[in-house]
Amino acid sequence: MTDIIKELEDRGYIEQMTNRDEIRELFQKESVCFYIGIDPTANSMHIGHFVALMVASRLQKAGHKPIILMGGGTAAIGDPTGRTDLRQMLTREELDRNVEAIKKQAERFVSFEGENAAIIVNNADWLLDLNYIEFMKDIGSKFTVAKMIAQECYKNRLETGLTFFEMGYLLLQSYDFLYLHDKYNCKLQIGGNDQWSNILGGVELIRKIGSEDSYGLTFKLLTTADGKKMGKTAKGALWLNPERTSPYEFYQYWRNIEDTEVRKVLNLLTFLPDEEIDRLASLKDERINEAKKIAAFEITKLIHGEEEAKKAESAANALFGNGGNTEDMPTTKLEDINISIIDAIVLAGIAPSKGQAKTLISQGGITLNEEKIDDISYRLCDNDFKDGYAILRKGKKVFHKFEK
RNA sequence: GGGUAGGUGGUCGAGUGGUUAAUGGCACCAGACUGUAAAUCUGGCGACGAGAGUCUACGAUGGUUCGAAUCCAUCCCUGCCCA
Repeated sequence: MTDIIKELEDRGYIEQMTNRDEIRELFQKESVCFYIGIDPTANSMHIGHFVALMVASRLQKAGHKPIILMGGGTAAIGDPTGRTDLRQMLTREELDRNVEAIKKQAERFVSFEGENAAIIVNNADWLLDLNYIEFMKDIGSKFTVAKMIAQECYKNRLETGLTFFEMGYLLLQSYDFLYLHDKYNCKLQIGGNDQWSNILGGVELIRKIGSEDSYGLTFKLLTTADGKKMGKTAKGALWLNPERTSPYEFYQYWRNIEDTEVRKVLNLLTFLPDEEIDRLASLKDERINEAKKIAAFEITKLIHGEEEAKKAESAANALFGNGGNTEDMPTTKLEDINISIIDAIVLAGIAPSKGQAKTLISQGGITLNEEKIDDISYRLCDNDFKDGYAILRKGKKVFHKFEK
């Protein structure tokens, strides 16, 4: 089998491993079952999960078997790692809905057919019925408090109030690994680097119970050059669900990344061959835009499919370059075209309130059909709909089409 | 259980009776410059209203006052120290 671990390393995915050489050898020797946990705290994944899916996908392509663990049970607690406050809790129903939505998204990355078909499990299925006394006796006794609170990730919480409830998270996640290890012969847990301590917990638990064949691997988290989490937009996170973040917006996010991020993004979020990435990432100055276009297209294709990616691309070309068309722009059909420019801006979702719409106009940030609007009380009229539509633009990059 | 310090806008954090929709940093939006980049500079950043202005907001609920984020009472939550 291919040396997939080495490949992932070369590509820059891997941050830490419990035992590099053993893992590498194992993955070349046999088809390994591994798992990745995803918390269903929202009805869509965001790009924070993207790298995880890429790694899972690559491992599966190399012949290994993925388990996608939906944290339906643990999400009820909330992972305290790195958080400064107690996470908001969700009801069972909300969680179940989220699990379904996320399943669909994961299907783009891993195959559920064939010899090493992926499976999806939900830890609510085994965690919710746990008996507390037995759990504490069998699992709780394997952890020491001193070791737990010594962990960096709990340090912050220790000062601001870490509850026992949250401490239980480590035990539960560790138990998940043990459960999957016993039931599916799952040998590796992968996760973002912030999960390192939780993953180690599972590995150690399995060791203490008596098996030596469990490993952990963490991959790099997507961050910007200044160390912040990548994927924040004006509207919050960059979601993978097209209802929450349109493919066009999604495309634009990657089209507009900083020069210094190009290589990392291509490496981690596309399947392009290394040589191609090398070529693209070394383009200088203005020419690096070519690399950004390709990155945006490839990444959008992975998440939304080729058709949507093409649409987003041609919409972008229409707006920023020559040719193309306006077909794929976010569009609103107007019942009554005689509305004020302010209402139109709010209606299009370009600004969240009328006050902000006014601010935008007075600052010269609003353009209608390539003409700057400087009159707050402007109303749309027939003349604005030359070919049956009007193009409203905010700043340089945000467009919206109105059809009559 | 006792003592003590706190809970402010997306976030961090000032403010301790009126000029406070609330200083400042970060984040975010727009303008200029550019390459749909970065950096920099400028403006903006609760809602409604054309505007004067009105409403909502400083943990919760009541109260004092012409007037409260600021004072009082009760409650909820959190840190720290002691048991």
